[in-house]
Amino acid sequence: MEVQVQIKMNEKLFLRNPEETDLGRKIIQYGIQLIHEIGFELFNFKKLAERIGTTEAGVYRYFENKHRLLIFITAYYWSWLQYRVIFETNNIDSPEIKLKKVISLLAKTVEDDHKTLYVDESILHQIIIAESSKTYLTKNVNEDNKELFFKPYKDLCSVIANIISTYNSKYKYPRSLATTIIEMAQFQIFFMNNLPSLTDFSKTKSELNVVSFLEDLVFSAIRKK
Amino acid sequence: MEVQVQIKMNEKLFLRNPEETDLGRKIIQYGIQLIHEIGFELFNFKKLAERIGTTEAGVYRYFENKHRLLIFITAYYWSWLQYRVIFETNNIDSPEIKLKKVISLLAKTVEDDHKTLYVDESILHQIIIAESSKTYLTKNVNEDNKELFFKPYKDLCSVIANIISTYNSKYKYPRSLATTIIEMAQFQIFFMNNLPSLTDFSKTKSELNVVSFLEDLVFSAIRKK
DNA sequence: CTATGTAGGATAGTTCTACTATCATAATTA
DNA sequence: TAATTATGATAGTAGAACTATCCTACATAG
Repeated sequence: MEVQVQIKMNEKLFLRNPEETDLGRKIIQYGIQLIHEIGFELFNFKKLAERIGTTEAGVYRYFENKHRLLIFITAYYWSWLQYRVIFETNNIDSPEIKLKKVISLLAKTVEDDHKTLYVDESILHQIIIAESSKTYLTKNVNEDNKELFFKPYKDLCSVIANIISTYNSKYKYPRSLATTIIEMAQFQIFFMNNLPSLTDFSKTKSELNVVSFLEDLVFSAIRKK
Repeated sequence: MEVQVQIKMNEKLFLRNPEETDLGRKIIQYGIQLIHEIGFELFNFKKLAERIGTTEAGVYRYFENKHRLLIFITAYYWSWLQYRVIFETNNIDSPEIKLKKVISLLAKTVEDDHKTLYVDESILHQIIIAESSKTYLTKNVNEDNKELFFKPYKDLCSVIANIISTYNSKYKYPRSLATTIIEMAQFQIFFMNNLPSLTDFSKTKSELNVVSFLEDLVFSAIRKK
């Protein structure tokens, strides 16, 4: 059985739906590739157009600017991750096992999910680590937030916070702990690979260490006292 | 008694030492102000020059580009914070009290330190929250790291990690926990003010909540079991 | 079979950003 | 007094970040 997952994206993120046309899908596919290669600062629509074999104006027909494209890509990633979290924790009763699954999904490099056709999730994960906080660390957060651009991230946070509360309903900071897990999964991997002395994983450089650290952190915090 | 604190900065961060001249100090002072006002993305040397009453070329004599200026400013902040941490935890034996001091210093809005003449640390803290991760989330991390641009951050991390290890020498992740405290002090404040549903502090919006959250998180993690 | 709409290629142009270069001058220091 | 340094004044360039216009191929609706 071949299943395809379609993620419904916020329509205000684009001018024309990139998932409906060939060029649109190329913009997503090669956009991810190019941002990964040269980083978001050096990335622009002219370079992307060259890579795809279209024109700059062609890309602008789909996205207002590169910042919107980055938000689109990260929103896609968080939606997809939430789907995986719900899928993988389905039918599991123990909130402990659920939380471990979540941490694992957050911190381990994913393999390309072939259920999604033109998105390579393993590269996407790398982009999320290095670029995703740039989506909201701007003077535009409030307006972008009003447009619900960060809803997928918030929804994922909610899902995780709910598992935390199921584990221990008395724990006072389920949401803040959820964002801590999400953000630290990314930051610890980034630090491990780029500024290793900021972590305790410089020897092995394995994501499994990040998983252990996060599990220890989370379960110490929410253990019933 | 009037004391002045001078922080020795990495010389590779600037072309001409901004702390030695009038114009240089203005670049720092008004640079901080302007980045705070319009955000790092919209900030540029032309606008800064206008604000100061000099020319664009004048600013470029001190800093290669705006990214270097941001690194300078954040390096300054972390150095100053490390100084405060060491000063405020001096003569305290209890690592527990030390850690609480650290968390408090990290998460509470500082008042302007008048020991530093032209730097307004209360504004600086706001910049750190919204802009500091942009210093290392680039394709240049490795080179910038080789130039020791992130040393002040790493040193602060070491100081905190040492306190953690003094509290519990068996705890396996002192450095990662230290970066978690530092980063989460910033992110939780940012989220609280801009994307409040990602935190548990949307009602009160007080930094004291962040302090409580971090204390709970840290001491749960390092408590001897 | 024609009219209409849509996707997208081709080209050009604008304003702003991120610099670099040169020259002149005032103040400082040797 | 000469040399150095700081900085002001001015100009110029390459690239980024768009916007606009025109044209054509193709699908589809009537």
